Amino acid sequence: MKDTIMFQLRKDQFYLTVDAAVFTILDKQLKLLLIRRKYPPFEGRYALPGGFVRIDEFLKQAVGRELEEETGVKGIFLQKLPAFGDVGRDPRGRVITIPYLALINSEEVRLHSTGDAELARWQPVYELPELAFDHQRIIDVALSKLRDELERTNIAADIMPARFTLTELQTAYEIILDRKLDKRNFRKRLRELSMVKELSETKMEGAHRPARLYSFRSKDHKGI
Amino acid sequence: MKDTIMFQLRKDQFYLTVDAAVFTILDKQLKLLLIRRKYPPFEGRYALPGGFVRIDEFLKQAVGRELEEETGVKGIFLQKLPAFGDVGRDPRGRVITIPYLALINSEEVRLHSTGDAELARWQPVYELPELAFDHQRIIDVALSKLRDELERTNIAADIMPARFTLTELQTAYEIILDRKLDKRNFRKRLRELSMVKELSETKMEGAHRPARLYSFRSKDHKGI
DNA sequence: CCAAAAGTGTTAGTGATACACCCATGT
DNA sequence: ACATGGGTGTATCACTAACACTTTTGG
Repeated sequence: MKDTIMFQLRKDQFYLTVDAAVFTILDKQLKLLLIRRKYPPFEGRYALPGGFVRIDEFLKQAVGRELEEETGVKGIFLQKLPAFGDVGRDPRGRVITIPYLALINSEEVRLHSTGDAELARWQPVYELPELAFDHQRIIDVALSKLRDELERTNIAADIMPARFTLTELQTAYEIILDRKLDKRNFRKRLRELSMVKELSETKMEGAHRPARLYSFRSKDHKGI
Repeated sequence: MKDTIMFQLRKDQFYLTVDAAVFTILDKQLKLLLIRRKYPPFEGRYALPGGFVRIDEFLKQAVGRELEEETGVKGIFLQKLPAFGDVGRDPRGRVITIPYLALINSEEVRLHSTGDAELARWQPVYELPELAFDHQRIIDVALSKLRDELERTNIAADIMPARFTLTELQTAYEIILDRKLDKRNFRKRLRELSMVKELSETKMEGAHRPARLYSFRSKDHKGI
């Protein structure tokens, strides 16, 4: 079981972990995937999902694997963040972590909270409990990277369902950036960047004009 | 001697290195500090200066130490870049490197090329030989980060002498960005950002009007 | 007085922001 | 017919880019 390695680390060598800062939007809030630690150190505290990289494993593979173990989701875009490697950041030994940023559409996830697995939960980003290790700092970096990417790339594709209305997309932007956007300017910009394509279907729901559905032209992560 | 550790690495553990992509301007060219490897692997090839992190050493300390060993310079600003950790990037074992970006004024450096030390040289960035490891990729990342920072921060302070003319500063920008800039726009922008302060002295040299000298207001690295 | 680099403002264009009304539907 | 969210264009402002001549010195 994967935590075995964690009980006793040698003091004379480096260990490498990956952590994933996975954001989603749920209940109109920006949320972050956290797991509750079942073992020391920081037993009982919340932490980013992640774990030790295997000696013959690529970093991205390792995050992908950890993430799949926690969420059942694979194949999502992962963006490398600067390493955290201060002496003392892990009381067990010298552990360097490579954090990754990811976005995910919460509809596509079933969190595993069965049996022995650590309890995984979506936590509102602005109401985080005290976290294990230096994970709060990692999250700060991840969030500002996320906002940065959101304005420069099509990363939003990862957080949206396959088909969505422009209002839904704008709401996602607003939730992530934590500020209101102008509807006409938002749509004009989308047109100029031609990031999304109009579908023929509409979404009929509620007592009002049906909304046109759109999809991203490409889910490949790319700049504007 | 520092290479001792490198001869035989264990295959079942991680090793951590830091590498420094140190840029300077010399002979009107953007140059990069490279060392020639005296030992395998990649014996005889050029590589970024760097080395193994000690188990109780902070990453930044480690780069600082390596850099001081190579160049005699300390206390310069170092910016962390994304880690490189692919399996197989070092034939000796699983070595993860944290690269750092730095700029330095070549006037302040005396390269050590004495005795046992590896030969350190300034190499023009656009005419690099084939490099060891994945260092060419690291350099590509470092260079684009450098250009990015140059337009958003006062990082240029690190590459300039204490006192300089605005033409010299503009030339440095042009060399790094590899494109011409407009003199009046450049100066207007400097004024708006108030990044530099005017000194009372002038630089009298050559058969033309003397140029006013300037210095950076702060060498602290900060955004605009 | 000529050569050489220093120094200095204005205009046009482009992108960002602010803003208000009509439309299609369900009840 | 009214309530609800969907959908659309224009005017202003701010920032960026383009551009040419005068100044001061040494030779």
